[in-house]
Amino acid sequence: MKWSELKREPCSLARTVSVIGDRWTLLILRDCFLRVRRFEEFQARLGITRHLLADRLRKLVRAGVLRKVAYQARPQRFEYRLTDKGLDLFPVVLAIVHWGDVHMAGRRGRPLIHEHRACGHAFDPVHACSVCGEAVAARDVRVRPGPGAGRRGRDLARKAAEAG
Amino acid sequence: MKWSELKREPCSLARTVSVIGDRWTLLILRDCFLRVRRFEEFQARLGITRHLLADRLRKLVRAGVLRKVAYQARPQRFEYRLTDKGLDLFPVVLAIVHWGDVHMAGRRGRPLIHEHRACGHAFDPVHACSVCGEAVAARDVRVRPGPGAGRRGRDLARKAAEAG
DNA sequence: TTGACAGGTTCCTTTTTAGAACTCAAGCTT
DNA sequence: AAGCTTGAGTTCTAAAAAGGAACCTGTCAA
Repeated sequence: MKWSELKREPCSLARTVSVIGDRWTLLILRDCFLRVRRFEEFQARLGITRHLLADRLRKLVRAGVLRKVAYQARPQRFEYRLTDKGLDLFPVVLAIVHWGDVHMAGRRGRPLIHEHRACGHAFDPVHACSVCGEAVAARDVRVRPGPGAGRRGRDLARKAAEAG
Repeated sequence: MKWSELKREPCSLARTVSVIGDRWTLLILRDCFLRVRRFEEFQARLGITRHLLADRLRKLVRAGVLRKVAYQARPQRFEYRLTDKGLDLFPVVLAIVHWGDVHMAGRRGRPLIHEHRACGHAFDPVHACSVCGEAVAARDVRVRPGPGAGRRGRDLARKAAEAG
């Protein structure tokens, strides 16, 4: 399977992965959420080659995750900012960071602390059910095929249902 | 920066990405959560080359995300199962799937529906603050350096604080 | 003894990535 | 006005990773 085929798979994970499923893209997104916006700044922070950076930024703009905003004319210069679609990736980034905090932190502890402005406390993200509000873990979830399911999705959902 | 350096970065996202930040790995994990467990089954479903599949499974086992469990002796055969550390990746997978459901679904709608066993309803994942329980979005969060921060982390947190 | 099955490994080709140098346009400096 | 600097890239070559197909290894069953 190639990158280009991935976005046509009847699977929301595969389609998302076609946009962000690459190590540089995830690191670029991390920096976007930390308010890094300019080509040179990404390049200096990440140590990514300029070629790949240009490519990844282009792809993220095409995917509607970032937009190019001119911050000066003559010479025209742009910065890259998250769109609303891009901001919606925050839960993904937060979930990834949290797993790293729990399972990959060194003895000195976590590198960054997230503070919830509304309540003023350092927090961990909790993943809850939109209906009942309770926390949800892997074993609390059953899947079934939705309207956009392909054959493979139906097979899997059946299999998963059988397995319990 | 190379894969091998990534896991030593003082950043929980980078460290997590060193384990799961690759498109095949994410697709393999998706299937793990859908109860796919055997080499041949992964290979048939994903269309991944056998070479890469063997490599990725090996890496996931080394990272403690999967474990190899013998399901028969003579000839000895193994299956790959999520460890507790692997099950903890569920929020990551769910967040990725949800973004795809919202932003990448075709006109027919989402391919899979997630049902919360406890309350019996189809749900979307909501990302809440562990302290006050309210939903958390990107703009509700402030970051500051934690005990494991390096120089770069401190710089960024300062910058982010200045920017508001 | 031949074939099938599960789970890999080997070998070779094509694509990506890394790393460094180069371009280009517009200011700024002396 | 000649030369240096800055931001945002592009071009080049070498090295690494991925793709594809065939092969290997135990064990059982016909």
